[in-house]
Amino acid sequence: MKKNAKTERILDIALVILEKNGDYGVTMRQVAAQSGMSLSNVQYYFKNKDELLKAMADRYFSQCLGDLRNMQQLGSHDMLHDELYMTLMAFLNHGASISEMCKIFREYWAISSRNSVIKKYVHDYYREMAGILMDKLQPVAKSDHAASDAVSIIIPYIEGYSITAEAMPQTLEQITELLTSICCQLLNE
Amino acid sequence: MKKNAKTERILDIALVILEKNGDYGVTMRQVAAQSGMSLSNVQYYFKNKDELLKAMADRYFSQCLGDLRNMQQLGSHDMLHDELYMTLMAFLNHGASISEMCKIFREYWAISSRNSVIKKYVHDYYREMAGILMDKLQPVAKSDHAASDAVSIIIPYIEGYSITAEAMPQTLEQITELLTSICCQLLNE
DNA sequence: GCAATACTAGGTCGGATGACCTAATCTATG
DNA sequence: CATAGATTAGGTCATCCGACCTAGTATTGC
Repeated sequence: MKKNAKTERILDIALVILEKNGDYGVTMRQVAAQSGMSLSNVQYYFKNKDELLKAMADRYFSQCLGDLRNMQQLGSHDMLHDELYMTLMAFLNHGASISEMCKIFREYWAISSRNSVIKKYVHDYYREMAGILMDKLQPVAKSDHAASDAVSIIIPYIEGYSITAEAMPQTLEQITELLTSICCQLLNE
Repeated sequence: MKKNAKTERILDIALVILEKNGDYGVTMRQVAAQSGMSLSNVQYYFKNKDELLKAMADRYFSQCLGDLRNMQQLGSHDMLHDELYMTLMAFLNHGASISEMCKIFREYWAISSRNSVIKKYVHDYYREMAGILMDKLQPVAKSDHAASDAVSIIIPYIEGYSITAEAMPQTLEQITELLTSICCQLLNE
């Protein structure tokens, strides 16, 4: 459908603006201008700004979770350390080079303090992320509890590292190695 | 000085507004209204909004670092686990009960993506925080490298936990115990 | 072919904002 | 007491925003 395509385009552009200018920078007029549409046209697809913000969050979080699900499975036990190292490196690297994803999440964290709908989206996102990661780790964990421990360490750490990376005393490689060995140990308990 | 007192009052109120409404919610008029001053009066103390935002960040971060420095020293080696547990619990609890501090930092993380002055304030804050924590840990660490490892784990984890706490599969107590034992082990290497 | 629906363009309105300007009052100091 | 600088009040201006309204134009289903 044409409608769907335009809706997607609006969301794409709105997310770029969110990344650059924050949520107050996302105005119906800005979105219209940068998509080459008239204001009323954008308003046709999204009745008001709140709906636009919700649709943006919905789409963005779904997309991120999809990417996460498509990540490779962790395989055999003997290669665990190396596989985990690669995976964690990929996660941490997002934050080290302040990525587009990183900036958008910073905006949503801030918005979630003052918007309960967005707060729920964020909460559900991390809960879902925990579930997905749990599924990836269980095959290589000695117990469910071990996998749960690892998840509880990995997720907060990754998010926090995306904020503090540049100020840490160690390199990305050192930290990845550190986190990897901690996780390996947790998984073997 | 009277000038100083008013400046402080403006900053106090501006920070409350920042916490509630985000950076775009901090308007010169809002600050004026909520401090019972006229707009031009606020503008007398802060020439423009940018100066106000910078002064707010400067003061807030200094205050947080001061609080951190005044934290109790970690003492003897044999009580390390329990002392660390108490300290980490205090840190993590901030995030578990989304505190005022927590909300303000979320705003600054977002602002730092689009404002290089604020970005530098945030970076310097975490660097300083790492230094302070390093000083606290060195007396109970087997080596400088061990202390550095612990710092590199603790700081990102605390910040990330303040975002993801509610969605984690484990309780605050379980996670504190987990992080404590990880740190104890790192410090003894 | 016709009617209902999807889409697009343009305009208006009240409200808020940052920056700026002027004038009045207070205060400290010589 | 007089004067310069600190402080306060009030007003104006251009700009932007979200919401709303109306009137056209395609498109689709009957």
